[in-house]
Amino acid sequence: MDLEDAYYTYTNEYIETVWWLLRQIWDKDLLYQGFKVVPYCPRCGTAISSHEVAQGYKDVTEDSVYVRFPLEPEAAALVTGAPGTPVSLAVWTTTPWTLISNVAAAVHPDVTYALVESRGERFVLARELVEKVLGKKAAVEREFHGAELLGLDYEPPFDFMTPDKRAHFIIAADYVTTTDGTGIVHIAPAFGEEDMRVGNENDLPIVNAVDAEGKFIGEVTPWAGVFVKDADPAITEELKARGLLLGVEPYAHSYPFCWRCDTALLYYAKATWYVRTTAMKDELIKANEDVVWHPEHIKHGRFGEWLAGNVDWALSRDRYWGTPLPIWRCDEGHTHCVGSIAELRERAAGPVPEDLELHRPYVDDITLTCTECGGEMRRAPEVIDAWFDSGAMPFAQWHYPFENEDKFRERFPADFIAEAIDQTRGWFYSLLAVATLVEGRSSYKRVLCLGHILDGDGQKMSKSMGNVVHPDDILDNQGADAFRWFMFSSQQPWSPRRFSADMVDEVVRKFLLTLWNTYSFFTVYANIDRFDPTADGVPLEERPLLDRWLVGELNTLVQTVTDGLEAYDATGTCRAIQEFVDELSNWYVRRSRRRFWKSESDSDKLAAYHTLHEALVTVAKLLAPFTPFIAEELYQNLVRSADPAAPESVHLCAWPGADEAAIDAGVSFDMAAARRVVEMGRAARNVAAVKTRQPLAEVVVALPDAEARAVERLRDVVRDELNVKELRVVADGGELVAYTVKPNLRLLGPKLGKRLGALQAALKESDAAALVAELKAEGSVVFALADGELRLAEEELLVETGSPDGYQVESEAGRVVALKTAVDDALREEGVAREIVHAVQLARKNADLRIEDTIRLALTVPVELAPAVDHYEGTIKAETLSSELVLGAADGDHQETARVEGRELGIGLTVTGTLFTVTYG
RNA sequence: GGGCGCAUAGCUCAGUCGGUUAGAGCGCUUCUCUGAUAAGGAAGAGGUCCGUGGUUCGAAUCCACGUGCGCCCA
Repeated sequence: MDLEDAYYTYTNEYIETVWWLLRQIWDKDLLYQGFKVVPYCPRCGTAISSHEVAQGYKDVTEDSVYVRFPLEPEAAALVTGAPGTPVSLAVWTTTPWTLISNVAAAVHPDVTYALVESRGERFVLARELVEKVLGKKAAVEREFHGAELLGLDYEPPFDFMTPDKRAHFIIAADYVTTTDGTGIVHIAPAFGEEDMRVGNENDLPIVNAVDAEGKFIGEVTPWAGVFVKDADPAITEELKARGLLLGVEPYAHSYPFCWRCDTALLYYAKATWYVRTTAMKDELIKANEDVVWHPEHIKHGRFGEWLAGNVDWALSRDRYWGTPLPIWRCDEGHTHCVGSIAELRERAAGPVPEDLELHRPYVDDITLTCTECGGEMRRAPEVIDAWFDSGAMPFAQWHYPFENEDKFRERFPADFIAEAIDQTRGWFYSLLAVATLVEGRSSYKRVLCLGHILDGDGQKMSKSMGNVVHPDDILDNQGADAFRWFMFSSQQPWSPRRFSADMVDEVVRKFLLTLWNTYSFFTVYANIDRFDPTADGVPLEERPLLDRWLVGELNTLVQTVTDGLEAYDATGTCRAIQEFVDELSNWYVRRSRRRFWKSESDSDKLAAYHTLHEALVTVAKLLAPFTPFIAEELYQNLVRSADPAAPESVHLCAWPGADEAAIDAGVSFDMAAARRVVEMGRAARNVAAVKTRQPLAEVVVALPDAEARAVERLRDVVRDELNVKELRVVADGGELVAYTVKPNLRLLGPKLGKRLGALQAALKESDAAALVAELKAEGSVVFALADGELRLAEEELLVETGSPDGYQVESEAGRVVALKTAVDDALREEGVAREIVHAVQLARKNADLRIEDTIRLALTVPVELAPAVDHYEGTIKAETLSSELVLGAADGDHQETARVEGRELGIGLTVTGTLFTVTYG
């Protein structure tokens, strides 16, 4: 964000561009004044914003009325086919007071209506509501489509008001339903948004018998000055007295009340300036087609449907603050839209101050001279909807077209915008609409539509509920990187997410600390060895397999991350990075520890340094967009400290490219196979309850051919991880294993259909070992089912292996790993030696020794453990950096005891020197 | 009231084209590894895949209806 050079919507420059945009729209004849029905609180005397209205809905029960609208004689004759028969429309309304302002009755053109006889009277209403409204005795005489009724005239229920246009006839409205009422809807455009819309569509007059305080005006003689809602009972009585009332029925519905004073809101027509976006509907829809949405469903779902149901943009606001509407008008009603400051000065009737301020009240002082009648033009008092300002941003931030045409052209339309889901009808629309009106296309190419952040219980965060998390607390306690990583990695940005500090803590532990520890492991040893990343390394093809594996995984990661970001898949990308860092730490570094640790500086060690360095640097670059601070820290220390010529910041580096040549699918496959065997072996150890420090004689594996070859190649890795002396690969784990045979449903489902059940029963009955043997010998087996023989090929059956014999076996999908669990004396001694080493290492750690400190080790060894110490003295000394090992009294600067094989071992340590001549830190 | 979206373990979430015993992390229990790590590994307990109905040999997955939550609109 360019906060140094931010734009402000209140500057003259910004406003001038907005005026220019409105002038473009004006010149296309898309700016007009009409009426808008707004929610209005009669007590407060003010319009209520939609946001405020939404807070005030309540479920109420009010009396609704069924009313007769008698058809004019010619209309009645058309309906009945017999002149002279009176017919009434049956009309239903929940607001009797609006009947005085009635101008039309609406039907749905596709609904079936009926002419009905009931108690000697004739009515027209929706066919399916006849019984509900008039009872079972009502007799249907004729049926019509709604469309056939259009244009029929009726007598208005009240005649206090005289319309200035044709009124009181039947029109079509697609929002008419047959769930309530009669299927014929009374239309009073002054008091309903839908009514206003269909009123405009049918060129109906706007009749308004109500003043700004919600009271009837003088023309309505019986109720003049009465608050409309209070007049409802009297109006109902009057209808009854005149024989127009068909019935009264309580009706429960949701109705808005003033959030401030709890008065029932009225919907009320106000003069309003509009942008005729409906005239541009096709262009808006087309512009949206060119936009890429994330998530995709919004494009044709919520947003697309909103565009398809487009209504004119109510542009003006009766407020004081805001961008003034640049429309001036004279007493004759001539209007002009000013498109620039220069034009304003040119047409002004009097002097315009040099430092003109375009806001009210100053702008209102300026009058123009009407070019048509020479009269004085004054500015229309309204300001514009702030959403128009928001949509004008791509133009107005550059003061286009008055300045910066090049910058505007270079940056329009934007590659990408992001806002939350609630902006579909706000900013997403205003940006699309303004640009489409003026430029004929959207001002953005792609949208990332964010979901909301909910509290830990999935409730919307709200200040009044007190369930908000303050971002500053998270930034202070967990950090910006942790916060960002959580946001990107937990779920896609567009899904609503639950949020709590605990969830961010987990990110810190699981990911950031793992990365940080890997990095600090590197720096500790790199400092000891004075590793120079800029010096020549070992060529990749000469590095050990583990290094080539890691570099391959790294380059795969680069590809995955690049593709993922291109596809706006933040979560998948984060997970890939997280997985890599986990493997880097818990497999590569763990397996490589000794390579860094060993004292000699050979090419193996150098290769390890270069490999780990390259991985960390690349990860830093990949992380730069996600966790900018830790990425920068890594980069500065790993790259810049050694190479001042490198780019100044990780954020100024080129995005890494994947080196496909470094990706060796074979190596990846081999490592995956080896790790799978290690995993199974560890599981076997756990089941057999033999700890890993206890060496075992052998592990026997039976694997698919390719994996078997892989494990042979990585034999040492597997032996080391599992702490076994030998690894034996056998072609067939058969004799070590019990079988289960299952049908391959993917193949047999389509083939057998309902016979599958019979086959499954037969399999349950059969001897699995015999089936396997038969399969091996014949390549197929035959089952005798109730409806005939069934021959199945090998691939149509799945063979699973079960329990072992003498060995501890783990098996899964065609793989068997058998661990020989017997421990002889030699193995036991070696195990004891490792236990002792472990105990001494713990003592070193407890004594706060540095990794490279050498010691004099004194041990008090119980007799049962003595042979192990005797045989493995060299190993113990080497592993614990003991320059000297003395038996007897466990004396020294640090003393402690440990339990090995249930016996007490006394340990005494004294630092004698350091392994390295170089000191650091 | 309408539209759009979501609903899987106590919690946060994966789950490909409809397929075999529905997975991961956190938390819990037990064990284990370790001189980089606040870490790692194994096992266990924990599931009405929101509900009902339908399609299918087979549904967490497809369809319909309903419920709850979020957003937008009324």
